[in-house]
Amino acid sequence: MARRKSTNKVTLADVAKRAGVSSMTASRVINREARVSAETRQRVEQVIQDLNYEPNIAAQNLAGGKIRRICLLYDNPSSAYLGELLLGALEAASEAGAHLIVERTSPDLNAEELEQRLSRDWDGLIVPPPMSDIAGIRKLVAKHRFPAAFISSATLPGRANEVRIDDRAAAFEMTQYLTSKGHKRIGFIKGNPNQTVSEERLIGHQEAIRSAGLAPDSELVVQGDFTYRSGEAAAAELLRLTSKPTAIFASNDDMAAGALAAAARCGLSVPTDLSIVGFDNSPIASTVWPKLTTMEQPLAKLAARSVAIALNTEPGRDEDFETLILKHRIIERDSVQSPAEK
Amino acid sequence: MARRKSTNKVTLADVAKRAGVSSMTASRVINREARVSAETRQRVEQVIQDLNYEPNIAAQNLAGGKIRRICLLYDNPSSAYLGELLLGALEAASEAGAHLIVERTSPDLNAEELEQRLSRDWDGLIVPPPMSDIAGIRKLVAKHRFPAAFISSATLPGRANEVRIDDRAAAFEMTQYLTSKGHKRIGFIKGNPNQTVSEERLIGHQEAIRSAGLAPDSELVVQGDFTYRSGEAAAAELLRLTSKPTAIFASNDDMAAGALAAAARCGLSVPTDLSIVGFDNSPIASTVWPKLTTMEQPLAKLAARSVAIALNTEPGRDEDFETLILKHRIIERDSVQSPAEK
DNA sequence: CCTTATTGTGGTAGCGCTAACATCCATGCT
DNA sequence: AGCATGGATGTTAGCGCTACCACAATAAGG
Repeated sequence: MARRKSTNKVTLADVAKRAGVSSMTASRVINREARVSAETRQRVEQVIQDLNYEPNIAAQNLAGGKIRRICLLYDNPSSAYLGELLLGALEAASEAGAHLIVERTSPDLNAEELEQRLSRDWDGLIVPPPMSDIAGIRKLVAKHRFPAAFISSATLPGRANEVRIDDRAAAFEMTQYLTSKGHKRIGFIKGNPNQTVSEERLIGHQEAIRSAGLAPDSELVVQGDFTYRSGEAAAAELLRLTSKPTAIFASNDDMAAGALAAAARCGLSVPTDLSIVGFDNSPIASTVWPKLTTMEQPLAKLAARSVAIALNTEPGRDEDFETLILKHRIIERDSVQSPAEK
Repeated sequence: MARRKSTNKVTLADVAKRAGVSSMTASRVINREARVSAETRQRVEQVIQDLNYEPNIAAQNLAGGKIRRICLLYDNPSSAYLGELLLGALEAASEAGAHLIVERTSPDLNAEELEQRLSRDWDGLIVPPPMSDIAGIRKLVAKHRFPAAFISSATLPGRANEVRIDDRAAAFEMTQYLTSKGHKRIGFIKGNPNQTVSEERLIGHQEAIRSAGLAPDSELVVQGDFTYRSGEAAAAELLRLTSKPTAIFASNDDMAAGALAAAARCGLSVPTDLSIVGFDNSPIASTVWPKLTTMEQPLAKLAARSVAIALNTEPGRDEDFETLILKHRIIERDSVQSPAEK
């Protein structure tokens, strides 16, 4: 019996003894180090399973001499994004025994301040939108060769670690979904041109229009800037057309909600008179009525993978950047219907 | 020079040596234990300051043999609430050296499962709305005398730790704000009756009406249920009145956004023809156009305080419950204007 | 004045894990 | 056979802190 208040938990030593190896070997198995024979490894893993062993993170950190702190930047504490992002990042960090810290930055960030804290306070950095689109941050990270991951960023891949969905394919599928419902005149509201995703989504949409054998019509593509208000204005413009669209595809949910308002103002009811779809599956999509059919981005998973990538990136090396594309999916709700017969 | 990769950080031993005491005494100072003379304590604290010493949490946990895990329940990963809540909880937990874990539960929770995990997996529990209103959870917590804090919960204080704002006073102020702008007919959209805050907000509103010398009019109070759609319907009803209100006070932002939609449908423009205010300062309030004037709840702070309370509650004791009331504040945006002259 | 609390302080032994080095044992080579 | 070579494993020594006990010094009690 131990003298000290022994946490009756299973320890590495227990595992080692039961497997008939030294605790070092067991440790090597845990940490997936190379120099362990397949046979031994399997035996140890079996025991770990049997005993339901869980490593003590505090001890790992202490022995390893490092607690890794990864930082998640955010701009707006009440942004719709934040919750899911945090959820995913938190879980991934906790699983890896790292600490997640969150730091507020304005999109027009203070580069100097950020730079100072880069290696001093953090061991990794997660940059979600809209900051991920800011050249300043990317330059900073590149300059210091700092372990970082950018979520849904706009710039070309290959210069940094990126985690995102395939916006073009997603937009393609969304438009295809609309055409499959019988829509032939589909209005499209573009996103803010300062983000590449805007262009990507437009391209995907147009490809789908063509692939459905429909005639592209520039009249049906209107510029927005991702805000509710711009969506409302753009939709109003679309609905003034002599040959009105039967469906509107907004490049994000805020604009789709705006489009909803515009439809209401025109006395059109959704989805009977007009179908509307959004993009992102942000909270507003399921708040408004009718609830919006939209494209889901797996935000929590994006964040989780970003954490893992930042944690696994060797500082100082700027090759081997990863671009990870996660799966998207259409969330069908109540804002789409086949168009009425003319 | 140490053999091992010594983290060149200041350790407790350094502090102790510099202060001329044993590391045990230094440890006692850190942990605010009683048996230290005032003189020694002060000296050690001075050195801690000088050396900028920070305890190594991993080592504390290891030696202490306990990592405190506090759990934050949530129901919807993309809820507007979540981000801020998480932000506050995360910071407080990290500061206290505790681990924050998040767990999804449906409002119609599985009590059995929760019960099982109560003391096994967690050392503290934070229950935000809407779960904080569920009798089942409160009973469970009371039964096990489990360290927990309920955020903005509805039931009477004194039976559990509560952290909230003063909804009645907040509603009072909001209505007062409206009357101070010259509004005399103010429509009120009630919240879901299954939450006590709904009633509190109504009472605050009515008190303000009376205190402004206005005649209460039951016609102007309409039932909603906190959803966008209910807000839209309620506002439509209000706007059908022969003597229309010049302002509408919705008990939350989702309903206020719905009211905005109803106004649009009636051809009324906000705030010129009608003022609308919400409550909560949720993301939707600053998304819609015009942006909603609303009542801010300091969610992050509520969460942070909840964590601190859960961490400081001795398990097994059910006296000394705290009810902590945090400050609210009106966020003025673009949805309010003085009424037009009749 | 000597016993019995009480208070302040120090010494020691780990908490559970891993870095660094030491060993052992098959290989393959001259 | 004799000896490098290198892969698989074990041994040792802490990481920074606190639980536990020991002990001295003072205060209280008879």
